[in-house]
Amino acid sequence: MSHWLIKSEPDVFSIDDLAKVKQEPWSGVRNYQARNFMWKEMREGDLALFYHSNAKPPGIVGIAQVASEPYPDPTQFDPASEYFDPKASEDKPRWWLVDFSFVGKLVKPLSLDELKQDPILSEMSVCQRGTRLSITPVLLEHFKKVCRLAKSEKLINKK
DNA sequence: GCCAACGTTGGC
DNA sequence: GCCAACGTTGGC
Repeated sequence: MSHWLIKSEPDVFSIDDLAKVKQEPWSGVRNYQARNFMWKEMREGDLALFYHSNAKPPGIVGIAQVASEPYPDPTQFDPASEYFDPKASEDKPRWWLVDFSFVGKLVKPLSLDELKQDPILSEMSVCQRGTRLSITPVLLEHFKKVCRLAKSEKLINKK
């Protein structure tokens, strides 16, 4: 099992939105590295830290779970979509995604500032300067520590 | 294949 | 709103 961190702007799609809809196709990712993580490396059941970017403050606010196998992002075929890609075809999709389901909100969200001040968690790629990647792998060690600091006991025991 | 120009991300 | 970092595009 792998662990991940996924970024989302709360103005666009927040952890509360995910809680409401229960499950969401992670459409609109247009970065090859992020796509490859979803396409090649994610497996149903993997857990992800849900991170709010462009938020006040930015930080980790919840947990989500990979809830589907990878499949082509339908928005790439839709001329009306802002994510339409004229170079993609149904025969040769360029963009792939997975669904994420809601697992829980953190009792105590962890701001980016707090992450950076932690000697262990500051190793996470989201803390490195200039890291814009919207999907990154997370070490089990880091995932567990986030759960512990965020008082998500259930998540720790679950594993 | 190089690289300048341009666009995007996202913290601050 | 600013701007550093970094990805993509396209002329050559």
